[in-house]
Amino acid sequence: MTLVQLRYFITIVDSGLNITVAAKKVHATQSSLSKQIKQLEDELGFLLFTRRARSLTALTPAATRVLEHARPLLAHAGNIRALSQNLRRETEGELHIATTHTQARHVLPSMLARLKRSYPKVAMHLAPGGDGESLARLARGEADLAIVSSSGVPPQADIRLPLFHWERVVLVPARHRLTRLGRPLQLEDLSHYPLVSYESSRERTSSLQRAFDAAGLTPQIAMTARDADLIATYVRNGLGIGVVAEMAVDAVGGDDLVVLPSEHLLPTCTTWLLLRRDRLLRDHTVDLIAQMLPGADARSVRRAIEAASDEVAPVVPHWRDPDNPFVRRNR
Amino acid sequence: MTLVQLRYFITIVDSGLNITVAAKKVHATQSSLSKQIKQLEDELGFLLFTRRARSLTALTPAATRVLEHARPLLAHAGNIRALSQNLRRETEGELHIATTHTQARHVLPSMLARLKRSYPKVAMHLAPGGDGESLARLARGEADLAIVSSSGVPPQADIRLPLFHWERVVLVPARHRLTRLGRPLQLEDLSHYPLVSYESSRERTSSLQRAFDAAGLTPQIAMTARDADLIATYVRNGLGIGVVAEMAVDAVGGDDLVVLPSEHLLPTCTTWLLLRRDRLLRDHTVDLIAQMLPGADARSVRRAIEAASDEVAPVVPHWRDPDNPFVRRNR
DNA sequence: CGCGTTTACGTCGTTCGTAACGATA
DNA sequence: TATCGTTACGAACGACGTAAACGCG
Repeated sequence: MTLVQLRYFITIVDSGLNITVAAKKVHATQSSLSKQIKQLEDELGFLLFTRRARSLTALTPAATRVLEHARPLLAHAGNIRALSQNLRRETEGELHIATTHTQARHVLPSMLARLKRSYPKVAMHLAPGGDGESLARLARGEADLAIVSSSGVPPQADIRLPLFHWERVVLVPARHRLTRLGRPLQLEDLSHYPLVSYESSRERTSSLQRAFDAAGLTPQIAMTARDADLIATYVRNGLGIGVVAEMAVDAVGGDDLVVLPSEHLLPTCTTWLLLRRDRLLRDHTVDLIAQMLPGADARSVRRAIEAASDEVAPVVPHWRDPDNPFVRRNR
Repeated sequence: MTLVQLRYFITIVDSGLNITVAAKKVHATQSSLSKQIKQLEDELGFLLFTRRARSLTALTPAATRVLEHARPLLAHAGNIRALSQNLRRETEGELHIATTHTQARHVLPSMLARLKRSYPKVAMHLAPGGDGESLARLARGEADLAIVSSSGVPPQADIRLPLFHWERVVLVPARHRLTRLGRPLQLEDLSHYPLVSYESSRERTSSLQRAFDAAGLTPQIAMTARDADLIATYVRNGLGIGVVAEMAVDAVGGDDLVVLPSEHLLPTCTTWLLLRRDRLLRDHTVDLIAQMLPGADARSVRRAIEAASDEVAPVVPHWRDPDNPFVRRNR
């Protein structure tokens, strides 16, 4: 049993039991992987895969139990390597972030740009997806960190750091009837119009749905999209009125749309930074996190992660546009 | 970085930074270990040991951090091997038990004999020591399980299974004045005589000391020893009166000693079986534990360990001599 | 016949143990 | 001088990639 054999094993599993694609991932030949797996099977005394003819069809029950130990084992090996790279001030590395389009488009750019200036050789990878998908990526170890939003209960993860609060805003065409209400917007007003919002708002448990439910109303979700640009476009074209994150407001620009505050209608959201307890972070990752948490430096971040506490930034700020930090909209 | 290198590294650390003795432990030559460590250091980019001339003097700070990951890493590797051996019904293996002399001499023999009949090829190793020492052995991974006793708070360990309760008894020479009291023994009676008991009773926090303290008395500990045989011998020779575990009574035998109950004077003790959460147990170890817990089978033991609950045997029995299960003394 | 796994084979790199060396107490 | 870590060297083992063989769909 070697670290290489276990890594091959896990890679094959994560490649859908396809040795060929696994071989490409680890930069080796199929032949090597096939042989190493056979050797591992010989040593363990049982088969890891059920094979039909010449293809792998499934994991054996024993293999799944091996997997439960092999994954944390390799995680520790990765931690030792990360430790080594941190100590030797290695400037190369990778950073995989799982997050939503909203964060990737409106929150992360300036932070990642700063990170890239500090660590030019670090390859950064953004994996867009829904909140649940991002959590799953983190859990599978495909991402080093996940950034997701929620209102109410915080998402489930080893380490949760609240980054900021934010509100949703309503987007209506200029000269829309709702711009001339002469009073604060009410949920009932919204219920009379088709809505264009994020995909997540389709879920029964979304905070938008729940807010309407609580008021005894039913929203008409006319269309959903992943990003505010698309939503704004469809609002312009008269498909309905938009509900987007305030972070996206400056990107939807133009005089033909009007932004109406809605924090009195929909619950405040919190954006969380999520980490795995079992992963040792590279210095560049810690620096990125310190940038995201105002008033935190690398040391306090490491301390907070060790303690697994949320107390890096005891008071969670509201969202501010890092490019226009003195402008405070929609309040 | 290989599993072998990490194992060599850990073995050297656990051998007091002596490569030569570490080499013997892993059945290899000093040369190999020295080379492998150097290679590991090259790959990590920093030294693991500080060297003075030609000897290892200390771990570097970085090495201690590597150690924190290397130990659980190798634990997982060991678990995979244990899994393999369980599945292939491997009958060979080792079993390291850290416990006190009392348990090893009076409680374990019949159980280990039964285990040996079921698994003749398993090599069993008893590491005698005080309760604290046994806990340390378990924590360092030198023992697969520890068996220790305490009254009051249970000992600190990942998994705690209470095995049985037991009382202490007082050992006096036949025709001793205390045998003719005509009333139950009191602590004050004991305080008038020099006591011969276990080494642990010397500690301020021992339950014997605390019982005397609570009564406003001070015991005269005349002599301590590790086992009841020795204690009985010294009692016979008039050095004092003995305080021993009831499990040892049948071994101190002879008409020249009288056993006086003392459960109304000293608190009841509980014997605990302690396990590490991160170690996967071999089948023979589970079988041994199942034997120790009356009414538990291997499956229920595994389930209890998974759940880390003490609920294998909801009601903890009092000690019974497995060779004379129907005799109930001192009650 | 393409796809994917397994097997065969020659080459290369690595690890092993023996043994000599250097340095210390 | 005994002990302990490092270095040198030859032998053996093992892993790698190329390439051919094999079974399905």
